[in-house]
Amino acid sequence: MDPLQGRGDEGSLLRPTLDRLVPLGSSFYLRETSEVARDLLGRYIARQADNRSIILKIVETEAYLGYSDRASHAWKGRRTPRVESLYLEGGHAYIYLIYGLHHCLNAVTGEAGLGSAVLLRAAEPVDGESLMAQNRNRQGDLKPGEIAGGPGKLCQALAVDRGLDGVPLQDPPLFLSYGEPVASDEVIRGPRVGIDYAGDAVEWPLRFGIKGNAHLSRPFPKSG
DNA sequence: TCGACGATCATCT
DNA sequence: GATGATCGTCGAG
Repeated sequence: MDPLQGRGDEGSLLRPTLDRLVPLGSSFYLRETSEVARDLLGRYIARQADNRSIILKIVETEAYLGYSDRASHAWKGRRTPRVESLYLEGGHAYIYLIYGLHHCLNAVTGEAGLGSAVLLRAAEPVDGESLMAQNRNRQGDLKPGEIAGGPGKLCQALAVDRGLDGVPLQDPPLFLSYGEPVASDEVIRGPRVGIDYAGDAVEWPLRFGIKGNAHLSRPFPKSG
């Protein structure tokens, strides 16, 4: 099976269910980080907990390149207990707490020790909406983006926290799978969000999104 | 030991 | 558009 193309039958999955999803293999993650970030668009995030399942489609990502990237937690090889899992081999989860309030979910990329990863910023609910709403402490009619339109919201909807830091993303209870391929003319790029401190890296176009998707965390700048 | 800050979000005006 | 919430983490001392 071509890791980039999947089995070719994804389009026939009208209503994807957890047991029918095929996890992305480790070779998917062992590539250049911005490539992985772009290719994660349209893939599914699957979560299993308490015999219930949640599925979302990834619509927005950001690449963090590691050593050379001032916005990365691995800038200059910085190594502390918090970021240990960021240095695992590609295909593992790196989860951290931000602003003392919110969790952020990353997929580690590249070989072990590099410290590069892709932040999952926004996703579109596919299955398990009521459980996600419950996890988010919301009820009633929810607007697009209110469930998982942002990295903190996404983690809350998935019930993901530091307890899952470092787990492999290829098996339940949390994995990424083949999904709905996104054509290149449907991809928009732009500078990353919330890294004003990062010097030159501020402008690097390492944020990727599905053009026009209603579940993006916030608009992309024009020219993108 | 302490001070500053952050890959955010909800709730205001 | 602006602001407060809230606390783990890290570097400085």
